[in-house]
Amino acid sequence: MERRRRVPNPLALAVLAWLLWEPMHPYELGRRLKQTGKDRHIRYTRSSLYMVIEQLDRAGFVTAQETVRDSARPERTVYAITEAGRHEVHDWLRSLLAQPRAEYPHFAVALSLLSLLPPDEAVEVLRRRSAALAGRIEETRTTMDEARADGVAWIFLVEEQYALALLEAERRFVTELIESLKQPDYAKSWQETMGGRV
Amino acid sequence: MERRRRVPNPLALAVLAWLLWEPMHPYELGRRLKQTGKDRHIRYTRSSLYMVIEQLDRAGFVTAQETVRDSARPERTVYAITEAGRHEVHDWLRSLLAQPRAEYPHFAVALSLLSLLPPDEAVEVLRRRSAALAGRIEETRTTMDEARADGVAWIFLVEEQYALALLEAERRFVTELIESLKQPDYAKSWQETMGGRV
DNA sequence: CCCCCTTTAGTCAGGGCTGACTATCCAGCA
DNA sequence: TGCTGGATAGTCAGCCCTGACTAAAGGGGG
Repeated sequence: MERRRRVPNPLALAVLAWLLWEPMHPYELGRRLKQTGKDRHIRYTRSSLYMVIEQLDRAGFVTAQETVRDSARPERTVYAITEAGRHEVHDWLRSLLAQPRAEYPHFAVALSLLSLLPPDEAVEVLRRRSAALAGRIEETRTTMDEARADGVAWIFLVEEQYALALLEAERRFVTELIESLKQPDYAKSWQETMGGRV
Repeated sequence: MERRRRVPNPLALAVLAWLLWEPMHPYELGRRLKQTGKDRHIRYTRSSLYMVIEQLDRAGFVTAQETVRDSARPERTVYAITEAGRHEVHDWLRSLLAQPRAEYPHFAVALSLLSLLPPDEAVEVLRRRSAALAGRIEETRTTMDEARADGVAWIFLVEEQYALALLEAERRFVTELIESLKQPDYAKSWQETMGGRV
């Protein structure tokens, strides 16, 4: 199927995408990532940025173009995307969009162990989650509204829209789950099977 | 807030949970993980299992109980959970359930770069995704039905139910997105802004 | 003119994770 | 008896990633 990428870190895709626009030095890349809020959906730290660029260089997807030293700042290497890099962006993007891949949300692991908690405790923590989710949903909505008010086109907000859809689905799921856990039969059967164990 | 765990890998939580039941050697743990299908929501390989158990040992959450050598097999170390380990399971589980944490689905990254693809190409790959999602949904439903037919209680299928909820939400999102991309205005504005660039 | 805080820019040690490898036992078959 | 394939069980080199650190420039207050 999908051969493994030479530089699998998603941050690399974002870097390549920016370099499609114009050559840049690492710090500038980092700044744009933050500024445009694209770092909200990518695990980004400055150190991993440098690492990833090094990897991209080794893989031949970018090349060091020149080393600028304006006045006295530490020297900054400007990187440009290569032809192989352009190809990689396109190919990677297509494959990410076309094939859903197994991701491993922490919540799923926790759910698979839900039976370890006494029913009332489970209900309590899930209520807290539900409230937190409501907060996230609010935040996301606000971010989107603000962006739209600034004239940002919908296509550049599509990842927020997706995040929102997932958050809302999770919220609905949690609400229903809480209801199921509150049924007296559940408390009863939990007592019977787990009562002494935990 | 949430202090970082001594052994942050979710596989560690699953290991501790099984050891709550009874002491076991690593290979046995791995077998049960696979058998019960719990490995579907955890990144599991044998090597990481050994690594994680080593880490749990260093952290004091498990202890090597005895080294069995039946007949001629390579010796197997049986591990038992400690009091600190019990506490860790409980605390970690509560915190995973109560606090949604930022996860970084690859699809979100790809979506944030969707504007790089010509509209018809975007539609094509998203249609493929939609079909793949339908397949996953089918699979998950079948797994759940089979388990229920075997008499498995709903509480032990709750993580599948969650996976299903997310898959369905994603599918709905993708369907709507395809519709938006098919609007003639989008093709037009894409031509205008990106036309020459890509 | 000195001090201190913030911003800019980058490095690196240390530990985590994975793919690839090793080694033994047993069953079946020729 | 000897060979082969599969299940059992574990190890390890090497890359990847992160948190913590370094360091210089600019700016503003005193």
